[in-house]
Parts: sequence; C-alpha cells; structure tokens
Amino acid sequence: MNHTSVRLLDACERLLCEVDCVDDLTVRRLATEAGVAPSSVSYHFGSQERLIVATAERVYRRLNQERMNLLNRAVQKRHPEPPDLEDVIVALVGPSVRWSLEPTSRYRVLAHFNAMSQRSRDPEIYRAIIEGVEHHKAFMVYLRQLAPWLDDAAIGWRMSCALGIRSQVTRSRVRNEVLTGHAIDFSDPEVVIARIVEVVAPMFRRLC
Amino acid sequence: MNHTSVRLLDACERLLCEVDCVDDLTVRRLATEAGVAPSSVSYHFGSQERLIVATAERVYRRLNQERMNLLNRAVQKRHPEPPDLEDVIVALVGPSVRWSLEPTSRYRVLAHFNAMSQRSRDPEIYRAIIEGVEHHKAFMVYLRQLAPWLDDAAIGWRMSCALGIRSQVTRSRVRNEVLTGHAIDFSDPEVVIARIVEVVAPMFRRLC
DNA sequence: GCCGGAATTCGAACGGCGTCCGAAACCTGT
DNA sequence: ACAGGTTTCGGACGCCGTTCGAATTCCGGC
Repeated sequence: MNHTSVRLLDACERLLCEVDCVDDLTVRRLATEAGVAPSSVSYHFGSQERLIVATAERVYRRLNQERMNLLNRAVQKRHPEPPDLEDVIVALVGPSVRWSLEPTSRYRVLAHFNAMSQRSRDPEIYRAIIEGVEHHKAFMVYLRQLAPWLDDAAIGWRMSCALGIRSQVTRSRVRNEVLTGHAIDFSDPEVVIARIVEVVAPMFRRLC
Repeated sequence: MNHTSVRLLDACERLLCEVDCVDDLTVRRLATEAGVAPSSVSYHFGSQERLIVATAERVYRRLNQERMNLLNRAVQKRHPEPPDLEDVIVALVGPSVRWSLEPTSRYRVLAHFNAMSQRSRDPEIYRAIIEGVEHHKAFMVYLRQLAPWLDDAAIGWRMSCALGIRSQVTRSRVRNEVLTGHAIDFSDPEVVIARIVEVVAPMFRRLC
C-alpha cells in the first residue's frame, strides 16, 4: 500500500473524529492534513466518498476484532459447556456501546459512515460493509446452542433486534434520556450494556 | 402562510419522495418544480435545510396522527379496562412500518430527514422534532397500566427499545434479510409488525 | 549507470452547489 | 395616485469534488 494512500487514510480517520458534520471534511482540508495534493484523493481512492468508506472499513475491522475476542473469551470460560447468554450479548453489543461513549475512540468514524451510507448517490459503495454479516454467524452458532427451540430465522431476527436497540443508544442518546425521564445514566457504558442485556436476554429464554 | 411557501413545501415533499439521495435535491431543481426563483428558498425558510425540516415536520404530524388514532381505537375497544398490550405496540410501531413499505406513502421524506439529522452542521434545527416526545407520553400512560410493576424509567427504556427495533426494520431491510437467511418476508408490513410484537410484548410481561 | 516507460504528484480549471444582494415588481392603506 | 413595505427575481460569490495535462519520481533491463 502506497505511502500517500496511508497518509490519506490516517488523516481521514483523524479528521472524521474531529468534525461534527461530514460535510466539514473537505478534500482540500484532507489534503492539507495529509500533506498531499487534493487530487491525490481521487487518484488513489476514486473519490472522497470511497476514501471515507476505506477508512471506516479499517475501523470496523478493529471493532469486530474486539467483538470476536470477547466472544472467544466467553466461550472458553464455559467450554465445553455453552457460554453464558449474557456474555454473548455483551460481546455482540458491548464494543459498540463502549466505543460510542469513549471520547478518544474512533467510533465517530463509524457514526459518520453510517450517516453517509443512508444518503448516498451510490449505495453500492457501502454494500460490502453494510451487508457484511460474516462475523455475526459466529454469534449465531452459540445463540442456537443456547436456545435450540428457536429456528435460524428467529435467532437472526433477535440478533437484528439486539443490534437495533444498540443503534438506538449509540444514535439517539438525548432522545432516550428524555423518554426515560433522565432516570438512566446513558453516559455510563456498563449501565447501558446492562440495560440492553435486561431486555435482550429474555428474547432467547423459553416462554413460560 | 404564503403562496410561494406552500408551493415550495409541496414541491419539496414531492421531490424528497423521488430522489434516492438528498444531495440530488438541489435548490435550483426545487425552484423549478415549484415554479419560483431559487432564492425564494432562502427568503422564506432561511436555508434549504430548514425547508426540508419544515417539510418533514408536516409529514411527521400526519404519521403521529395515525399513531394516536390507532391508540385511541385500542383504548376504546377495551374501555374502561386497559387496552390490549399488542394493540398498543402496533399503534406505536405499526404506522412507521406500514408507511416505510408503502411505495406511495410519504415515508421517504422522513427517511431523508433522519439521515440528514445525523450529519448536519447545525443540529439545533432538528432538535425540536428529534426530541419531541410529547405524543409518546400518551403511550406511556397505558403501558404503565399494563405493567404496573415497572417504573417510569423501565417503561421509557422499553419504548426506546421498541422504536430502535422499528428503526432497524425501516432502515436496514437488506441486512435483516441476510441475517435471517431470507426466511422472513420483510416486505410484508403485517409480518414485520407481528415479529416486532413477538419480541416487544414480553418486555412488558411479568418475569416468571 | 543510465534510459525509457509506467506510476505518481501537482496545481489549475471546470461545472455545480447554496446563499447573498440589489433592483424590479407587487401589494395595500391612505 | 402614491408611498412604504413585502415579495420576487436573476446574477454574482465563494466553496465544493473532480478532471486533466504537465512535471516529477520510480524502477526494471540493458
């Protein structure tokens, strides 16, 4: 990978964390930060948008790595028994929640990426990442063990629900605070994660 | 309200449903569609962004009206007993789900609005709508009756979760289809609503 | 060690964007 | 009929992402 490409990726990652609005990330500002010419963005990545996607992809890899580490640790803890349901849910939603509340994390890159993917002229650019659910399959294996009375569709649906709830806390913090009358501390990741487990875990428990 | 303002709101609502990306809605195209000068947008609304917000506000009023109608009907059905939990959940999430899957609805206006609110230079413009939860209070009254063992924070938190799940199906349909192995028909609103009720209703039922 | 073609870098230029601004047109109360 | 405020208009401005041709750098084969 080219020297200039790396400089651009690094500059893009840094700037995406600084700006409030992705429109404030102009190709000229990017070029200045990276110490290269503005046209280098188009030359190396095709467009500014693709550079941002490539940047987000790099960050996603780290986030998913953290998820997999937590999942593997949960599995080893109980092996050869199935892992604890709570640990699996924490591995799935925990990293996003913690990163989103950690000011020095690179989560803002992913937040901007998500916002962009929803209003792009060319959604194809985002498909690979948005629809990339390979590493979710690892979670499905264990969730199926834990709730064998659910079929695959029901497991996948409940995972979608868990991710939707996760998105709700990472995206709409103020709104959640208003709805709960400020009685829940949404700035504390462990509180939020515990609350998510509280509603998600029963989805995988047998009805009675 | 001014003649030109109304023409702009109508044109904006129409165009927002047509375009795939909100950047395709230019002030010049808007002006042409409305039959007025481009500068009218700034004159009457302050900026193009504020015009879109005003347009979305109008559509939101209709959506929330539909929600309230469904809620009132559910309440009258059982009055003076509390309404059915399922009916309350359907009133809360049903209209969004149905609109998002109905091609001739104005839901795309709200989809674009949500995408914009997440990447704006000036989030203040959106606060009134995003944080406007007054009509949610009406739902809380009945949910509290149905689950008196939950405190207000727990009720609000579960409503947030329900709305998060709702957003997941209106925003990430393809992703959900992949996660569930295409075994759930996410194009049928009644199927989706039933699935949401299936996971949300237990949140308000007593543990056992 | 150098030479020629490919890869890279650069700055200028282009078309399109949202907004601003001064002049014209249009109302409306006297 | 006219004066004053409101509305409408089109042109101008600054900024945007991208394109393009020229200049520079790189590198394998002689």
